[in-house]
Amino acid sequence: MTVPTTGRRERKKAATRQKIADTALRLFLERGYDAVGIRDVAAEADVAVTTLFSHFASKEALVFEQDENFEQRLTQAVTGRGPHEPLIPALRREIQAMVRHCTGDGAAPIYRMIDASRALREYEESMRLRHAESLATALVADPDLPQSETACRTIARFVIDAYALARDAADPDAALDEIFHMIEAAWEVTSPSS
Amino acid sequence: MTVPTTGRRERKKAATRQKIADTALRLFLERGYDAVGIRDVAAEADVAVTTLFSHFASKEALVFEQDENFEQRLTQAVTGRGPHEPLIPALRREIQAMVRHCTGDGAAPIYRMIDASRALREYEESMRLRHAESLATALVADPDLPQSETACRTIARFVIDAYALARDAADPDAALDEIFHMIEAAWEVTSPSS
DNA sequence: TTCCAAAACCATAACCGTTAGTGTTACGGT
DNA sequence: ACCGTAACACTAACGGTTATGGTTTTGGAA
Repeated sequence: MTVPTTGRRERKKAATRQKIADTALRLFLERGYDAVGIRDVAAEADVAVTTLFSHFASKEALVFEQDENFEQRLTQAVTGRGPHEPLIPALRREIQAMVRHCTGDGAAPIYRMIDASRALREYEESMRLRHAESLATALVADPDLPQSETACRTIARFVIDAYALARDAADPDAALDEIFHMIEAAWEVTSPSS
Repeated sequence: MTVPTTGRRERKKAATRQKIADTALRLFLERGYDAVGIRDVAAEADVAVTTLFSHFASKEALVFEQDENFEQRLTQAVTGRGPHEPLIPALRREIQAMVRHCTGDGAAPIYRMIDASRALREYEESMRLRHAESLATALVADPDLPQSETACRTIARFVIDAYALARDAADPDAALDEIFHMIEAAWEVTSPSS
């Protein structure tokens, strides 16, 4: 019965969440991630610490609030592609869009902050690992791909590597070209499993 | 000039370190990693908490005490290979040895414990990232490899992926065969950079 | 041999992210 | 109008980690 977005309560909840995220990002950019404590964020957003943690699982999650849909976009690039559309170019397109989003001017200060904090870098990497795993699951489940499970899992990790490598490269577009050329070659030598 | 392993002081320090590591591993295996606190380990090893942290950077580091030389072994597999020995098989041999070490009977309880703890799994992954970076540095610096920097960095990550994937696979040896076949293909399509 | 600087170690207390326990308020459905 | 519960609050704690400041041990020089 698809609850029809009931109303005030959910709006208030979303507002609280947004207020926390906005406050956190502002403070982090002003004073630096490590120099701002959870208690600072909670006080400034005028909520209790426990409330903050009921909206966000960890301090790091405050920073990656929006990027949580990367996971969906990747799996959709697999499941939602045309009937006979080849896999690798579809993944390549999606990764390229993600890289461009991160290296764009709007997100630049945020990613500078991430690079400056060890905790944030490690969190991002473990996020990527989750993405790789869900991508792997999608690949293994795809009936159009006769490759072995190992081959699918491998390609999933390679694709996530491409994102990480391109983001750090001097010329992200050129790096992505080169890396996906390698991925394509790796994919082509795989053989059907059964 | 190159202090010749001075003597008692260093021996005592090493003994303290070993005692801490042994005690920690014993307690972790007995009661479970998450059920043992740093203060427990310190008390049982009869040292102060601050002393423990002067030997180990974190609680997780207590578990991976010995495996810190993985990094050296990988870079040595690159720098120490024969004059015209091809790169990928050399790396493959080293990764295979590492995987066999981890999946061997002796290390089994430890790796079961690691898999059971989120904190340990994440720590191991960030360790691997470090390994990938130092391997990448070694590859970029090797004059026998005319490939581009991007290609070298990419292969470094792929090789570390191979380790992670094979370790989790049902049949590690077969998985390693398959993954390195893919890596070989990726490597062969790279072209000299300049 | 005696003495010194540094290294190793210790005890205490605190900091910070995170969680448990226990209410209180405000909303939505009946 | 009323009840169940979702959202929030407050306090206190837990556990990893670090700062502070002091004590012992050690290697080497005077």
